[in-house]
Amino acid sequence: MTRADETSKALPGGPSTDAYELDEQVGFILRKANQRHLAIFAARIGDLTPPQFAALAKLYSVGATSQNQLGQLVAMDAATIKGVIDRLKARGLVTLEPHESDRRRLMVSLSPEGQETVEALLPEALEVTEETLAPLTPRETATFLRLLTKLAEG
Amino acid sequence: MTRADETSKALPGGPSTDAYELDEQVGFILRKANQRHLAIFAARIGDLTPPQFAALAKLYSVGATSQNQLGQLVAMDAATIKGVIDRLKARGLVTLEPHESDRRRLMVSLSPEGQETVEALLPEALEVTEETLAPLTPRETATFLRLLTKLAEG
DNA sequence: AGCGTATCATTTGTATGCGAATGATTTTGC
DNA sequence: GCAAAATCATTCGCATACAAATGATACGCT
Repeated sequence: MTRADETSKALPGGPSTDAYELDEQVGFILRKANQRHLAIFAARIGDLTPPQFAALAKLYSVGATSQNQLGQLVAMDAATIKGVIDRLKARGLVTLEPHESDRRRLMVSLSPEGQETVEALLPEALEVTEETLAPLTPRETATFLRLLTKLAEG
Repeated sequence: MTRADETSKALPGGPSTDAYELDEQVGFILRKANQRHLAIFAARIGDLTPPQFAALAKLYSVGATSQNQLGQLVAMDAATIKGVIDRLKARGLVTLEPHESDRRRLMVSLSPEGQETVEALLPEALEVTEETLAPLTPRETATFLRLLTKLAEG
C-alpha cells in the first residue's frame, strides 16, 4: 500500500481500497479456491470425499481414537464427524467398539479394508495436492502455504 | 526448494516431501481457513450467511439478473443459488419476476429492504475481510491474495 | 418450418457443516 | 464422598454444495 492509494484509485486490475468488490474479498476467493480443490479431488478420488479421506488418513497415522477426538484432529465438530464415521462404517472401512474403561467413548479404528484403501490412495492424494498447487511456482507454493497456515490458525 | 531438499528430510517443522501429512495438504488447510472465515462472518453478520450476502452484494452492484446468471456471478450452481434465492425471497430481501421476452428466465432484483440491508452491511463485510486477514501484514496480505486468486482461477 | 441442441429453472438424493439440545457418564472441587 | 461442571455421543433443524434427471422454452442450422 503506497500513500497514493489512500486518495486515488488503485491500478487497473488491482484491488480497490474503497468500494466493496465481492470478487476481491478473501472469503469469496477462499470459497472458490476450495471449490477448485474439491473438483480436482473428486476427479481423482471419485468414491471418497475429502472429509472421508481425511478421517481415514488421520486414523492411519494415529491409530485408534475416540470419535470426538478424531473429529478434533480433522477439524470437524461432533455432529459432522459422526456422519462421516457412520458412512465409513457402512462401507466397512472403519470399525467401532466401546472404550474399555470410559463408557462414554466410542473407539474408531481402520478395518483391514480401510487400511488397504488408505495405502492405495495416498499417492493419489499427493497428486491432488500437486495439481491444486500447479498454478503456483514452487517458490510461490512455499510462500502460499506459509501464509495460508497463518490465516487458518488465526 | 534447494537441491538438498530432494534427498534429505526438510527442516524440523517444515513441510515433509515424502510422507503424507494431512495437516500439510492444501485442501485441508484451505478448509480450516474457510472455517475460520465463516466463524468471523457469523460473529459479525449473524443473520445472513456468506452465500446469502454474496448474492445480495452482487445484485447490488449489477442490478437485476436471471437466477442462473446470478449463480455464475457468485460461483454457485443452479441448485444451490435457487435455495439461496428462495430464502432471501422468503425474507423479503429480493423480488422475482418473469423475464419479459424469455419465459425460461426468472429475474431477481433487490427489494427496497434488500437494498437497505446491503448498504447497512457493507461496512461490516469489509471488517470481516479485515479481521480474517488480521494475522497477515499488509505486505503478506497483498501477496496472499495474489496467490490465492491464482489458485482459485486455476 | 422444423429438428436437434442448448439453456433455464426445478426437483431429488447425498454429503458436509454448524448451533443447540439431550442423556449418559466421568471428572473436579471442595 | 458428593454435588457441580465438563465430556462424549447422539439427534434435530437449517443451510450450503453438487450430480443427475426432468420439463419448458429458446436457438441454430439446414
